[in-house]
Amino acid sequence: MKMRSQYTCPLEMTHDIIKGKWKPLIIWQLSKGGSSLSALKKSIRGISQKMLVQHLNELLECGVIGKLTNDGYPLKSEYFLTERGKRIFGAISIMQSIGIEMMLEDDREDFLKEKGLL
Amino acid sequence: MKMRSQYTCPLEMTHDIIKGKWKPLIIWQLSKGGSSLSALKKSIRGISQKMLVQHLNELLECGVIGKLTNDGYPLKSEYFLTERGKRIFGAISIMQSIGIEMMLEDDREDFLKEKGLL
DNA sequence: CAGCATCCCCACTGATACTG
DNA sequence: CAGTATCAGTGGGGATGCTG
Repeated sequence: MKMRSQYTCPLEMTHDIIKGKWKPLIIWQLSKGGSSLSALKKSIRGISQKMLVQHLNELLECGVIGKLTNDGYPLKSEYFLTERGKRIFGAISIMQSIGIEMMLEDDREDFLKEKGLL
Repeated sequence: MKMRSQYTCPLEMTHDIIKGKWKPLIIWQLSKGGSSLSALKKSIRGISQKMLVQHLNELLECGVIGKLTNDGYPLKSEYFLTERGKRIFGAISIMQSIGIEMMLEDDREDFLKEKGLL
């Protein structure tokens, strides 16, 4: 993942961390509790395993998530949010509520347009 | 700008809107008050005029910012945050504070490493 | 001052197949 | 189950120059 070599503003750092297409969803899922790779894959519709693993590794590098591995059989791994990750989830959570508001507004606009009122 | 054709989660909508490299910074600047193109260009270090105009247009399309134009001379335009934009600024603002915390933590780590304590 | 038109590169994404 | 390897498409980002 390409990060800026230097930051003009702290804001850019947070933005770089969550800018991947699937990162907010991964963080969202992990906020519900630790999860295995396969469980995450099932819960995030449309993500390929490669992209999931790649984004997980990037989040690991940034200290947003942590990982526990059981080397024996059955193979088992668990990803979870770190404290930093939980703080970032605060921002993600707000993005979620803004998204909900926007969808409601857009639906309302569509409804009015349908009725020829807009 | 490439948006998802459909959203599994409202979160993705907000994420798509602010995912551009310069969008958080533009919103950050506009939160201080309406601004002209050239003023924005000056206040955002490293942005090219093309990228600035492009991102502004995308934000206009999403209803995050608005624009006032004066066609006469001297040429003058003013961009500003809409209500939706102000709500999104709420999320941006949190990203900023998280960024500050992360930079402080990282600096602290670097400091400890320098001293051979980590 | 405000903004468009071109050309180019590479990072992000993704499909698919393989390994321990 | 939990990954790695390979190959390919595309669009986001940037440099530069032109227009009203």
